[in-house]
Amino acid sequence: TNSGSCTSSSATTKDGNASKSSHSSAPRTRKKRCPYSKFQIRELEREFFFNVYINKEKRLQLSRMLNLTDRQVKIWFQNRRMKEKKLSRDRLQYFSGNPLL
Amino acid sequence: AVMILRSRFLDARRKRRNFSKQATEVLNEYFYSHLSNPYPSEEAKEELAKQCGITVSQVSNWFGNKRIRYKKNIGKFQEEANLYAMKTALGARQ
DNA sequence: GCATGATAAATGAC
DNA sequence: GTCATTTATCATGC
Repeated sequence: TNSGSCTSSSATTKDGNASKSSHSSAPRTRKKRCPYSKFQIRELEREFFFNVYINKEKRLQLSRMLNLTDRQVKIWFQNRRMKEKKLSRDRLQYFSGNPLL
Repeated sequence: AVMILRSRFLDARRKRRNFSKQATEVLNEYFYSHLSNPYPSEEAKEELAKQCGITVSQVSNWFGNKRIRYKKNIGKFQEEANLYAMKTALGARQ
């Protein structure tokens, strides 16, 4: 349902030049948050189901398939693990003070 | 039975309900009395959550939203800021 | 129609 | 790696 804006290339303009020299500035514009497509989410979730921790090889493979950067996949898994932890906490709290009506 | 509870849990997470007037009052009092550093500690969050009858996560969400929205439009919150500044000033006088 | 709470990308401290 | 956070986006209330 989502396509066109964030998919494909995009990603950073930090490549190329740089490293050093060109002094100062470099206010490094924070990358704009772009929601992932349903397809991307499905594939990420599928892999997450098998391994909560993804290894480097699968990460590179996934990133190519989904047209995301290696870093984006890594970050996604980090955030996903945090989400899982929060879900566990919320579940516990929700069903705790609950006499299972 | 389990399925019902599970779906009810999922619904409860997605449905949004506004906090009570008193809860918002408490949160705003803390926010505007710590405007220079509106980052409550974990202990402070727990205390606020207790007072407001909400979870610690909800307190974190509220402060996250409040900080960014205040920063983005200070003018819009000026009246509110004055109100709570006045309130805490009066409270400290007694 | 915006206000508001929750969630999803992205960053940075540690 | 975790984890609090920033920021934009989503979903709902009214």
